[in-house]
Amino acid sequence: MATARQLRCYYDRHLAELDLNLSQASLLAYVAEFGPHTQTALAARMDLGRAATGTVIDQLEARGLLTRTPDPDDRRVWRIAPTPAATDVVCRIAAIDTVVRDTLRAGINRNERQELASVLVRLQENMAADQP
Amino acid sequence: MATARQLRCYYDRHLAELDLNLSQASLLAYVAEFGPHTQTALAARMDLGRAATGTVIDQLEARGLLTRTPDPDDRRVWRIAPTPAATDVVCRIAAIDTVVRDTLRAGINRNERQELASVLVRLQENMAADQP
DNA sequence: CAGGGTTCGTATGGGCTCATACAGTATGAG
DNA sequence: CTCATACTGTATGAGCCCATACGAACCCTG
Repeated sequence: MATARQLRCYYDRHLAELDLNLSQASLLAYVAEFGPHTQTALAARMDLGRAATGTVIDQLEARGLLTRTPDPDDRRVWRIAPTPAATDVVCRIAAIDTVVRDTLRAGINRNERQELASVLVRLQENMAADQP
Repeated sequence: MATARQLRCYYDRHLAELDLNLSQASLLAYVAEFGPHTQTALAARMDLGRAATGTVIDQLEARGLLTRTPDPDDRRVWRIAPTPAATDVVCRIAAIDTVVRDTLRAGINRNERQELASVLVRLQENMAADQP
């Protein structure tokens, strides 16, 4: 958990030059890569509550990086899409992500990374299996 | 990071029967095991800011589990010590911790756990080495 | 003794997230 | 069609944490 906290701070620090935090950057990058989604879909994808997702979208929309467009088929729903202004930011996010990942990978080989992921998944499964 | 979040929630859920969260339980258990400390020392040990540590101690003190005693040698400092009432709670915390750890360890052998810890430490080192 | 610099605990304001409750909308059974 | 149910996004209140700033107390140097 300490490592996770450091990780979040580390990403946040590197993203600070874009005035974004990790949640904002992740959501923006996801929308830019996979196209328009509803807020609920994004919330599920980002492991975030719907309310928190709405807040993140508010912030990105206020900065002109995202647009809310009414869904033609469902009037409850917004379709969240990136603006043209977002493409540059998304590129810079990707660049930062690449650098950060490379830094983190130092001294850790592919096999160890896979094993790490595997163990973490098993931990999650153990927790999920215990209390539904 | 998702695993860490789940872990915190998982511990919190198990500690809910004691009306404690993970920070409170950790701090209380630490003080109970290693005796009186200053708030700053506890903050460093718990990976928590001094202000947050003060809040946690406030809560535990209000429930009669901890006492603040003036330090005879340094009038700025409180000495944080467990009360007699805390011993029972500490035992129950330890019991919960044992159960949780056992649950989590299912399907993960000793070697894998050590490897996990090793990789996480290396990740932390990589982050620490990058930006002092 | 000063005097400045440091450290302690606390107060304050802010950020991020959640849980809950709500109004508007969609959907399916009758 | 009608109504109950489910779902969407939002508002609100709460919890937990941080960063900063502050007064009080300490320590070191001269």
